[in-house]
Amino acid sequence: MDSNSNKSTKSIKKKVVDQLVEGYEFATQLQLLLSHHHSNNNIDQTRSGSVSGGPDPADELIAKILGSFHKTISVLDTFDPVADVSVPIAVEGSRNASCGDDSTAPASCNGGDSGDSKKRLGVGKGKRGCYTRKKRSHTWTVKARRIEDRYAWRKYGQKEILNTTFPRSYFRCTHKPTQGCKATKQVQKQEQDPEMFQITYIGYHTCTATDQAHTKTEPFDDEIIMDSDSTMAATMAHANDKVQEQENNISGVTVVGAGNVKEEENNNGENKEYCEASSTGEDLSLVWQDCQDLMMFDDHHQHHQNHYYRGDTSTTSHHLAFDNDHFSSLFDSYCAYEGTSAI
DNA sequence: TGTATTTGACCAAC
DNA sequence: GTTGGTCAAATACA
Repeated sequence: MDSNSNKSTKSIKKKVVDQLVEGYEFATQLQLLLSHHHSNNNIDQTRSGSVSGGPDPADELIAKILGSFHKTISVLDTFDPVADVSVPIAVEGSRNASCGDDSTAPASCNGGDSGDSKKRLGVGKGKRGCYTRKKRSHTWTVKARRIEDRYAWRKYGQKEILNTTFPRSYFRCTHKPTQGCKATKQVQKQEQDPEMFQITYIGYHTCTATDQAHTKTEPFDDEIIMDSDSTMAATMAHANDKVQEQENNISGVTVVGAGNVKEEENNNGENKEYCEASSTGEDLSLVWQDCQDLMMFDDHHQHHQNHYYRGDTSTTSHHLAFDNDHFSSLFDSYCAYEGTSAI
C-alpha cells in the first residue's frame, strides 16, 4: 500500500473513531443524567416508602450502548494493521500499542523484547532507556495530603519538572515483576500547598495483592479527583453516587473530566465550586455537563458536606467524599465495567 | 544478603 | 532542541 492510501485510510479511520468516541461520550452523559434522575426518584420513593428493586431497563440499555461503542472502537483499532490511530483515552485501554506497555514492546526496542526490566538485563547497555512513551490510558489525578494508598508502590524515578518547585516522583506497582501489573503513579507536591500532593494514576492494577498493602496503610478521606479521562470521570461520578447513597452519608463529588476545579469561599464560609474549562471544544460539553451534575448533586446534599471534611473546614473545600476503600470500590467498579464491555 | 531508593543516562514525543 | 518518562547501576537500609 502506498503512503497516500495509507494516509487516506488513517484519516477515514480516525474520523470514524472520533465519531464513535463522540457517541460514546454522549451515551456516557446520558447515563449520568439517568443516574441522577433515578437517584432523585429513589430518594423520593424512599421518602414515600415505595422503592422498587431490580435493575433499571434504561441503565441496562445505556450499558449495552456503551458496550457496543467500546467494542466497535476496539475492533476498529485492532482491525487495520497499518494505521496507527490513537484512540482517545476515554475508550483506550483494551490495548496499548506503545513500548511502555510491557506486553507489546515494539521491534525497535530490544528486538521486540518485553519491556520488563528483568528481561532487559540480558540486553547490552546500549539499549538502556529504550522505550516508547506510554499513551495516557486510564489516567486520573487525585489531590491528597498523603501519597499512600492500598497498593504497594515502588519508586523508580524522580525528575525535576519545568516551572515546578518540587520534583515529580514516579512509582510503579511493586508486583510488576511478579504479576506484570502495569499500574503506575506520579506524585508531585503542590506548590501552593506543599502539604498536598497531586497524584496521577496511570493504568489500573491487574495484580491481586491489594490486601496486604491495605493493612499497611490507613484509608484517607481528603482526596479530590481533579482530572481524569472522561469515561473514568463519568463512571467514578456515577459509582460514587451509588456509594454515597448506599451509605446514606452524602457529600459533594468533585470529578471533572478534562477540566479544572476551582473553589471559592463566600462570606458564610460555604464553599462554591465551579469548573474552569481548559479543554478543547469537543470536551467542553462534557466538562460543562459534569459541572452541572456536580452542582445538582451539591445543591441537593449540601447539608451533608461537613461530615466528610477533615481538619479545618474553612480551608478545605469539597474534598472528595469517599475514603480509600471507596476509591478502590469505585475503581473496581470501573474495571468491572471495562471488563464486561471488553471483547 | 536481599530489597528499596537514588540518580544519571537514555530516548521518544513534542 | 527541550522535556518528561523510564531504565538500571550505584547506593542505602533492614
